[in-house]
Amino acid sequence: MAGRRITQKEVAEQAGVAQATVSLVLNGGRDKVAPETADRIEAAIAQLGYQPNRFAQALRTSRSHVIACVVPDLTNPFYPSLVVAVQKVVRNAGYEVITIDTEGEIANERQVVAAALQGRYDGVVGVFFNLSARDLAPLGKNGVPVVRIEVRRKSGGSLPIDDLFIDNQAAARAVTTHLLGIGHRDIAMVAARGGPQSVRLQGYLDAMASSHAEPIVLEATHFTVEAGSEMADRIVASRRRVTAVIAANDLMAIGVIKSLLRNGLSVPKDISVAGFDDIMASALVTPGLTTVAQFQDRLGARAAEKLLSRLISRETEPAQPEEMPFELVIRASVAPPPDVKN
Amino acid sequence: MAGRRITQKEVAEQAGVAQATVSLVLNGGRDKVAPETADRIEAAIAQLGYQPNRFAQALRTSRSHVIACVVPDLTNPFYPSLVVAVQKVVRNAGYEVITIDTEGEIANERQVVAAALQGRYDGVVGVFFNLSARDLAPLGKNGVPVVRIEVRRKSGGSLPIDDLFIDNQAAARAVTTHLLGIGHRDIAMVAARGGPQSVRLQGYLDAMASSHAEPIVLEATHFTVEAGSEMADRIVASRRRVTAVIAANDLMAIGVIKSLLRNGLSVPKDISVAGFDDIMASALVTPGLTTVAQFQDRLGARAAEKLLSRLISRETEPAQPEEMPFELVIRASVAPPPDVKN
DNA sequence: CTCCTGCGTTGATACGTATCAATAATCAAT
DNA sequence: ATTGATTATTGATACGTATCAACGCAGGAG
Repeated sequence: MAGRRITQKEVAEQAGVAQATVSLVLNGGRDKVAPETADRIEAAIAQLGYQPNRFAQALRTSRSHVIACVVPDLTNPFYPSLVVAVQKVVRNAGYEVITIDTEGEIANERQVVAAALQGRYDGVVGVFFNLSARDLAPLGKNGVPVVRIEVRRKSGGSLPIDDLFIDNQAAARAVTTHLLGIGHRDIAMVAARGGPQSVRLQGYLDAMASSHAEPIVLEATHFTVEAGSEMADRIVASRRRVTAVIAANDLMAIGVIKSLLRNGLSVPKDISVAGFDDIMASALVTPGLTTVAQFQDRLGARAAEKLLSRLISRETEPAQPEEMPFELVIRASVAPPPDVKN
Repeated sequence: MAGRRITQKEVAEQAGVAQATVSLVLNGGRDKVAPETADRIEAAIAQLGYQPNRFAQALRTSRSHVIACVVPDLTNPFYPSLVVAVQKVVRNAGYEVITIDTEGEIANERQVVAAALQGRYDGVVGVFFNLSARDLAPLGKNGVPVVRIEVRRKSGGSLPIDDLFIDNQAAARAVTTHLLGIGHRDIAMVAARGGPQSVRLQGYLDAMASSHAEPIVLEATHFTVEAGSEMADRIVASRRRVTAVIAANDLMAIGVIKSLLRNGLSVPKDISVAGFDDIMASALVTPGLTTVAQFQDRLGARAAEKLLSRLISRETEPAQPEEMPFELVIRASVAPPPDVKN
């Protein structure tokens, strides 16, 4: 009962003025209106505790003040920090965030696009595993800005799709080169389909080729700890000589470590292990996991800023891909290979 | 350009009927309308690809089809699984979820209540650290159902506030009793203010008292890994005899382990460590962390179900607190104390 | 043949806002 | 003193939907 909503009409009555004038004042037309009238209206607003009705606004302006934040897997610790960063930036600008976990499924990604085309979201930011620039094009055409977080340099074409990317190929080269540099030659890569994994695989292959080392690639079906363990089991069972394993992300890398330890091997004395993402758990496992930090918080914040500036300026200029830094984080899971050590 | 929205009016024209009739068909009044008319309308809907405008619906019905999911810290791995579970359940019923990270701040929790009172959310589910049933009462009065996830049995009073709780006091007793059972007497608890921590502390105190063991309590300011490490440092520095440490959550427990290892102690040989929550990292650290699983996914799913049934039935009956199970998960971080062992 | 009943359909309206065209008021210029 | 230009305010309208009162029409009872 207590919560009767106050409308502009009531504010107008209280201030002895027309509803249209209240609207004028609220929409920044403060200079279009006589100062004393504005004061009276603002007093009434404060007194009555008026709050605009978002749905009426949305209906009238076709702007929802909601943005969609799309991630493939919220339970992968990489993404929550990204989401939180986006929310923090965007909240101050009066936008709400709907977080959508697509589970990496193309159908769910499509659903986001459809909802955005219905006008449910003013903007979209996030990671699309399956959808290409072409699939997102309708959004750009209909004035819904999109900021994609990508795993390699990509051109959004002539559409208002901003790309923010981390050069994962270079990151993978850096990891591989580091291992090669301390003497490893028999380096295996545990990869997986989709997402950044294939790009990382490419970087690994590049680096191996540069050093004329023979690549060893194992392809998992998921990005999970379990998948990593399974691949490591396979490596051990193959009895092939391997002195280092690079996993396509930290979850898998941790799985690899678990498996190796279970098999009686020492990490890093017998085998070194490295991953990607620098999720929190990576600093906590024993041994600490060598990995590539991607600074999810900065990434999310920057993405949100780019989206906001599009939303405010209504600009529809062609996109400009922007690169974000990565950083090799050396921890205890990597050491020179046994033979060199002795 | 392509994305012109289709309205009921256009569907009506296509079907040679009035807009009101289209609305009738869509709102389940299928039996209020001649079958052939309904068919014609549904054909038109399909052909034109009509999708209702949520904002117009919301304005008209004052139901937003959005629910708020409130958590204190999305980067604490405990919560994403909860959120994901909520989303999955609720999505099928045609609701969207706005996830709100309150950072444990009372101001942010209040903001959620205010937004809900504005009609922005049809329901609220989540974890409130600071707000009491009284603070949430206005929601109940205004027909916004609330499902609280609580850390102990609580009565929502006569309000339509459903409580879902895990008896954390019993959980803490279970952990403490387990440690006592294998011979520990000098058990310290690393607690913190707010949230479930104080309840867990109480359970620990209960169990210690039952065994006439003297409690040792350290209070941290945050729930993080760093806070845990700091407290463990303090224990080591105090040179007080401690054979086991219970931390108020897994993040802190992991911090404790890290610190102990850094200080040259062995876990669990010198000191056992236990935590709460069973986050993913707990299974991954070395040694594996003994903890209390709370089954976040089931918790989230159940909470969402309760909320949905309130939303559908529009029922406003008094609430019924419902208990959810916990389970002690024994891992390698706990062993009998040194003296007993020898 | 008239009157009533019930069914299927529709016109009108309101939700709360933003915006545009129009009015009223003020003042400078002729 | 009349006109024109400028400013401040307002009435009217539309956004897309749900809902309610009203309407037309068929068929059965009288």
